[in-house]
Amino acid sequence: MYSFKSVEEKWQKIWIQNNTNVTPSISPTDRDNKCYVLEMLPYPSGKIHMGHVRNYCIGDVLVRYKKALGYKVLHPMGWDAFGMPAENAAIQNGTHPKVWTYQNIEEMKNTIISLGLSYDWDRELATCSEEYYGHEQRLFIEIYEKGLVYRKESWVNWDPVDNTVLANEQVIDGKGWRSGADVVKKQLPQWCLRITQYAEELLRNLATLKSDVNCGGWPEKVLTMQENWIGKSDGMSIKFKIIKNSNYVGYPEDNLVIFTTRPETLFGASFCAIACNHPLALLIAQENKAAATFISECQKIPTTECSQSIVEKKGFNTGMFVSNAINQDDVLPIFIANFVLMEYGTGAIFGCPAHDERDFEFATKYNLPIRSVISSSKSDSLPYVCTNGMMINSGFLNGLSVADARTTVCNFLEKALLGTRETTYRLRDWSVSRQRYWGCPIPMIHCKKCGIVTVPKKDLPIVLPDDVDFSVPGNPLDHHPTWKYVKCPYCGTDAERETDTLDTFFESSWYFLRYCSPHDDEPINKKAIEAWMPVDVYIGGIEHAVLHLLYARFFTMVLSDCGYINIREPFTTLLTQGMVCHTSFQDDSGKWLYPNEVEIEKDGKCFAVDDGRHVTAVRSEKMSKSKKNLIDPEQIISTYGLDALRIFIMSDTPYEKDFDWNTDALDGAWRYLNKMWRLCERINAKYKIFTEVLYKNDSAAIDSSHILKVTHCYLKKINTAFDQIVFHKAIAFHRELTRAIEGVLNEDVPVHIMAEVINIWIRVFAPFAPHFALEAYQFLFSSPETIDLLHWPTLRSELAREDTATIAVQVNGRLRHTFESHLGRSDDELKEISLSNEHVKKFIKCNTVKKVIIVPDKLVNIVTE
RNA sequence: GCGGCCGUGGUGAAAUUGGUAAACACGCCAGGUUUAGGUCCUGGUAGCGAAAGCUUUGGGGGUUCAAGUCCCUUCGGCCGCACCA
Repeated sequence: MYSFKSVEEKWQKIWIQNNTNVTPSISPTDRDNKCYVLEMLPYPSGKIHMGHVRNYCIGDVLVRYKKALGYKVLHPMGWDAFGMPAENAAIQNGTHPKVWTYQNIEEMKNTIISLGLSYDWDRELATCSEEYYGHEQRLFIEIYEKGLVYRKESWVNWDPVDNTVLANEQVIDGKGWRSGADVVKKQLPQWCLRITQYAEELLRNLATLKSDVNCGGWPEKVLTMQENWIGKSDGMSIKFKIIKNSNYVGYPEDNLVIFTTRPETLFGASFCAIACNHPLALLIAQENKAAATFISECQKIPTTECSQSIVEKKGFNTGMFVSNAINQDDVLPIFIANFVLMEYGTGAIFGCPAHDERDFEFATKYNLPIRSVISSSKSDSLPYVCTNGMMINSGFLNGLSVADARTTVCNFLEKALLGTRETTYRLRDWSVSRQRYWGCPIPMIHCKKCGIVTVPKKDLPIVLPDDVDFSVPGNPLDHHPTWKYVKCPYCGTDAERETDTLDTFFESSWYFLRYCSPHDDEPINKKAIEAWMPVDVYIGGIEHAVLHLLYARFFTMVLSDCGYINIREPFTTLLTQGMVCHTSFQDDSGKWLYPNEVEIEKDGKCFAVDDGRHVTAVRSEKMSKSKKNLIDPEQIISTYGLDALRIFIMSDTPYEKDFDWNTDALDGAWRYLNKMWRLCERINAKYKIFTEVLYKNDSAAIDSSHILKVTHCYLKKINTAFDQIVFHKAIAFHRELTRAIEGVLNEDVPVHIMAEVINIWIRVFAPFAPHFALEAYQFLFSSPETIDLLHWPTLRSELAREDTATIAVQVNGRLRHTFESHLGRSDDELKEISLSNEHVKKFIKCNTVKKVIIVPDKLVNIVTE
């Protein structure tokens, strides 16, 4: 009987004794032989959940495979330890964020260790440690000195529940990503990072991350999401001359500059519109009360509705006019409009109602002309927004295609100095200020005399004070009695520290670099980076497709420009794993029940275990505390063992898909281990212990015994599955191999053949069930010393070739017959065998054979009249 | 609205990338074993049909000797973005 408890404990002890998981040191010549596998670092919420387990199992299987192949592997783990939950816990139960966080880390670390995962704990880091964030402050200053950090008084997304500013990426459907509260607009001075300066490279490099056939790269989906997020569009900035009529207000520019991606539709323009906070709008508002009222009305609209574009389009006619850049005689009214965004383009547009839905809606409402300038054979309904068609009503553009008209008009306007071709991006600069305590203090000082200055590097780290008061709402650093009061390091006068802390995405933007030299005095050690980076395989959830993954790429470029590192992209291959789901249960009063509180009968009806009341199986959804549809990993491990859990979680469902928890299938994994162990016992009973015979892997020993061939055929398939990272297929092949071995156990297979077969059988299973495999290996083989790692078996490709094939015989494309044939049979032979088969003849009937298609070693298709 | 992904047995899924659809597993059915057990072993399991055989990869059409795979169309689901000019 296989006893997983003692076996798992035994091998974990040996791994610790042997320092099995300590990262090997490497030299530059090892680069082709290194592998950096990383799972996204967890937030220390206190408990490991199944999502973590799935994430880490994928990484661990990969690591063990790579190590078995002889790669030098870096596989670290750490904690994304700053952030709001710690602060919320402090507010709710009075536990200090630091205490709360480190307690959680302790607890989670113990669980992860008990999972037997191959992490090098010497490299563990917590982003909330003074050491880590001190280095981070140093990086911040360097980035600042590089001119990539600036301060901006700006409208921000304010989360009224969390009392903090949110980045655009943290606003989902107009609600705070964490609190779910409706986000409101508020003006605050913010620290911003110039990510937009890297928009082009961030976009361009996406092409280099595309996955080749079976060869790493990033999922197409993530690339698309990043591409859309960056949102590049090519267009033109065009000057519209402002007409100085009676409504004119003094504006420093003669022209209103608008941005458009459709310059060819200029002849169809019937108005211009500017954003509420456009400089011209603000000027007008100073003199015009109605305009001021309109603007403040617009700003009252909650971001929720704004961003969902459900707000009715409204405009304020300023009474001012511009002349159309393409035709001075064409005069267009200027509106202030609620649908024009200051943040995009120039904050001003021209409206061409015939060919833009928004402009159409606006023009209809305010009775503005709707002039069609593109004729299409496909549709004559307006607005017509496609770019197929021919230009009409457009002066010198008439008769041109849309594309040609665009080129022509751009050339014309540039020549006339009325416009410049321009590229804009949807991507905004990254606002990193947070009005929170539990984060990395921004190392800046506000001095009345010197202005805003950086903290000298010798004064780093700026340490968070421990004595903070959470009873007052707002930022505890801001109302701390002493912390923020300092002397200016440059002039010595009274000054104040910056009390904003950094967005926690800052920490996760460079931790993978720190892992390469976690104890170095410098934040980043260039030699270590050259050795280990980039991360070869990065594994995590798709929810970070645009947040973390974009920032980390940006940081890599920035730190490369600062001279810290020598690469531009941090993650070569990205694996995004699906969620772990489970049915959620609800009783008739709406209360959620844990799975173990529910009894499911054969007909699918559910009842509560305690009082038998009726329970509804709602649906299978992501495991979550609120829905109580949780399975506790620790409980599963104590009942089934680690290896069974690993096999179960890697079987059946591809890692990128959502995984439905299924206790029956977990039983199946457990049964498989036991079946394997019984097989080991039978093998041992028959063959005793396999000795050196197996190591004599010379050519003389080549034997084409059937089982050996079968085994090498499976090894080949399993190798491919591992290389392509489709683990569930590797397990399926392994099960087939197991069955094949069972089948020959009553035959007289020579001992050296069996030794080779079993050797392969156990070794390829080790990444999935490392404890089991080592135990089985030790049980069946005399090994010279204590082993802690099984090397990958060598494929003998001359054996992995089938020498017969099943030939399919089709008549008119439908399968009628199959026969076994040796490989390499000639077309004529195959044809003759097929045509002479009685069964096949029946289907040819008396029709004449028109032609015969032959796919060598595979198929014959007889085509009749 | 725009963009992307995906529809295969009762279920999770395979299919060497255009060449024998449903490997492997879960579940279910039948049979067997003195089976303490979350057992184990053998066989069956896409549908229809007594069988020969016919039908079958959401629906319809097309290309091809051959389509789950390619093209068009339609329906359904999931995800992302959402007044981005």
